[in-house]
Amino acid sequence: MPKRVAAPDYCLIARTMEALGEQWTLLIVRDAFFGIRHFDEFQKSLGIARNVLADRLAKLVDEGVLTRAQHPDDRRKVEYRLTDKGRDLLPVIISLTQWGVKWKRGEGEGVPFRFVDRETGSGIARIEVRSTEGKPLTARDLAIKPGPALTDAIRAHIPALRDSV
Amino acid sequence: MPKRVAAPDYCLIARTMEALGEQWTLLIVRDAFFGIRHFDEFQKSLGIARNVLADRLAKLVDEGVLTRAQHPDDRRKVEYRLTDKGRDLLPVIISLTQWGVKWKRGEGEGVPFRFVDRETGSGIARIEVRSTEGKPLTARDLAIKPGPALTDAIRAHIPALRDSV
DNA sequence: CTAATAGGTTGTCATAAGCAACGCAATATC
DNA sequence: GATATTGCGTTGCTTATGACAACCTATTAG
Repeated sequence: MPKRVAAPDYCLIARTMEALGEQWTLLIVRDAFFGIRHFDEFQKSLGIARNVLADRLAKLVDEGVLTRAQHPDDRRKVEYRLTDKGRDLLPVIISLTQWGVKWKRGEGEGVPFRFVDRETGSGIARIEVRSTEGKPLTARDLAIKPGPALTDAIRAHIPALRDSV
Repeated sequence: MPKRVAAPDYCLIARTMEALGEQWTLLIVRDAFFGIRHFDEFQKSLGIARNVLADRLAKLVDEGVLTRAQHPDDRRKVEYRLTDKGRDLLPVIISLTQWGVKWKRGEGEGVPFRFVDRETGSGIARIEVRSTEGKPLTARDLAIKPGPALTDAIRAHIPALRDSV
């Protein structure tokens, strides 16, 4: 029984992946950020099978990431648009893209297009992880600190928490 | 043939998802950020099937996100550790987590643990997308601008590019 | 009124994931 | 120094999911 991403819903990432982690889902969201709104546009842009696309779009609507609405002028057309919840995925999309640009781009290969500030035309800066005090942090600067919902079961799985109090 | 995320490798996100988009992969990376290093720790933490875990770890090593090394003291043990390329996924992990905290957390539900600055103990600020000039940007502030590698085929798929020059 | 378009649904098949059992080498225990 | 245990997988079997192509329905265009 290949169940959806199973186990540890204690972690918010796991729950996020349950919502977005299926194949194609984030690529559909990316397309939505590019302004794609119609079934066939998604289908052609991605080359995805139509049944899978229908399934993913329905789940994204269900999840509240997209809305589904009939076009007022041509009632054959259905428009899928990002909700606030969907637009909040921008940092996810951008950070994935930036990782791809840094690590998955061929030597001397250009990008096909970029997001820019529509007002000033300037590009997007490298995303940074900062402390609440504004200090830039890398993975090496981090420690794990127990939170209110920490249980013994969870603690048992995370070495960094076993050591701490 | 359920091929790996097919079509559009013109987008760096697509290529990124090819590397990281399989089920479980990002959860394994998350665990690695939590300091998990051994096969059985991943397995117990995630509840993943052992054959699938073996497959994903091998692919992550292949991809250069993790290294695989024998433990010097106990040579039964194999240690999987993040590489620089893996550590560069921190913004991805954090932005996914933050989205989950905002949109997938139950009413009044606490988090089990958090990342903090190991020196000062302070938490992680909300990740922001900024222009190169430092101006915070939301999805509504963005436009798409053609890049050097833009082809007609790509342009045809993106409505926002069809309009532009 | 015939054809084309938009947005799906259905059916079949290959593949990927889940599960349990086994293998095998390196320690630990007696 | 034989036996058990731990750590890291692999193998075989079953089930669920994704790909592909064909079909369906409603709406609009000619």
